[in-house]
Amino acid sequence: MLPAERKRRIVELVTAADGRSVEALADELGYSKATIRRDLQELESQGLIERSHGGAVPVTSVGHEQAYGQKEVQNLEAKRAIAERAVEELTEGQVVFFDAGTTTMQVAQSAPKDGSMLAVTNSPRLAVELGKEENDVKLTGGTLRRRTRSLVGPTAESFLERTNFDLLFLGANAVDVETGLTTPNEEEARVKELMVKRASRVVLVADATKIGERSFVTFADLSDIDMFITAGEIDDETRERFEAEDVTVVVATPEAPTL
Amino acid sequence: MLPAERKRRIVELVTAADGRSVEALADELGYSKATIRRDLQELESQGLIERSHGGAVPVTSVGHEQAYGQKEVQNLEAKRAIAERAVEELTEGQVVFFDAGTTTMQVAQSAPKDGSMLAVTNSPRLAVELGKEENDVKLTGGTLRRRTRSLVGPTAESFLERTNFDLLFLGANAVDVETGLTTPNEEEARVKELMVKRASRVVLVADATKIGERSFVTFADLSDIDMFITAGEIDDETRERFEAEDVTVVVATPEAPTL
DNA sequence: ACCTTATGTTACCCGCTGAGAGAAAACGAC
DNA sequence: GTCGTTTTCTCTCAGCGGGTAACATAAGGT
Repeated sequence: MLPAERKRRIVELVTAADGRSVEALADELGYSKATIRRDLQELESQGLIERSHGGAVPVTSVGHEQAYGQKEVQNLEAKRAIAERAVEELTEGQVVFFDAGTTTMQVAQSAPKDGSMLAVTNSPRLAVELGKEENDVKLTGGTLRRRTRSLVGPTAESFLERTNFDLLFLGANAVDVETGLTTPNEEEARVKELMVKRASRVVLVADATKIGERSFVTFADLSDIDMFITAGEIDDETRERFEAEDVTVVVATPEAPTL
Repeated sequence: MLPAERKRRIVELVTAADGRSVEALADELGYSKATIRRDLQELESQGLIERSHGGAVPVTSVGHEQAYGQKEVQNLEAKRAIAERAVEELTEGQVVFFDAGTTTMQVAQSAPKDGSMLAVTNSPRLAVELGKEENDVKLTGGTLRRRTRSLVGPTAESFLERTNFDLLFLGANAVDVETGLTTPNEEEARVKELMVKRASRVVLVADATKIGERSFVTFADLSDIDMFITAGEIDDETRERFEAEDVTVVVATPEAPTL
């Protein structure tokens, strides 16, 4: 691969996924970490990306200094591992709903784009990602929430009241065995509640940092979930409580699967 | 093979594949690497390609990452000029609909993001652009058409049947005094028709290359338009016919205003 | 016959890449 | 907060492949 082409792809990968680790880039592009770092250095000086320990993130349009630390980049690794596992749940011809969120974005990136499914989402970003090649994509419509870049409100809700899905990839800010799945925003909770109701099978994707967290509004109980794909350290109590509700718990490992 | 022909094919090969190695070019064209390098040197000095260690890549329109992956925006200068003029039509507190399209994308990029308007669009890409800072953004929802990246179908239509806008920035593939505004796709035409109907004021943005073109389905007549902002050479007949229908015709000039 | 232009060959130079040692940063525990 | 550990970053060096330039050769034009 040509250096210029490699740099272009780095920018693509980093901006599309809200950041990527040096290791992941080295892995995916087949170059050493040293080379990736040199590229990142150059790309940063060109203002195309922003570096942080462990990787790089897209340029933040305004002040919105994110100051990604190592932890955030590690979470990216975890999300990628989750995504790799999650796409195994896809089967030909399904109608699949992708919830808005950074973890589901990773799932969308890993998903095949060969037209084998009908993808539906409430996130414009995921819509653009999912629609890259052959897939059919539908968007719920509605009001764009800035924080999460998801569509909410009456338009989104009325869409979800008249549609049905085979599979749902659901994200969550907070997963707790007592309060269930919670999120800070009421409108968003309402939309998530509807998508859970409308899906035959619900796959929750959330890294372990979300476990034990509680937020404002509950939108689903543990029993609403069919499968929980996570990464990192999951405590035994949580796992048992999920399994008591017949939820399949899968812990994805960030190890590179193919070498 | 003639040298000129070889150079032309090199440019083709390089641009088609997002880059190509010297070795591959030498191989495919049946010349030594030395000759290919000499060609690349010349082609680079002409600005037709960009060299990179081991080969060459297509020219990149100034750092802006967006240029990658998708086809570069044609007539970018004209569209920028149109956009600069178009945003002058915005006033505080309006509900503004942005039609999907490359020209309207430029308008969206030039538009203030200070929360002074409610932006509505049928393009996920424009939604992301418009929602960058403070503005409220709503999306119609619907099925994503791959070619134009716009949302169409029943969901989009039903949204447009119950909403109203103060201002519409409308794009068009083809503008002709006889056939009116036309587009190749029926579903898209239907959506455009509805947005025109729902807007109090319609501003058509289209560079002069669209004038005189005709496409399959008509979605608006000249009389539906309130203002036509264009750039380039507009013939007198077209201008007169528009003005006879009380359309304000504005020709934006691509001169850089600040240097 | 001579010159010009185009192409290939060769030898040397330079830039890219990857590996490793030391410095720096981030994280977790206290 | 501070400390120690771990990970990542920076820097340097060496190897390799591509780039450059000079030269040789061949073809076409004058």
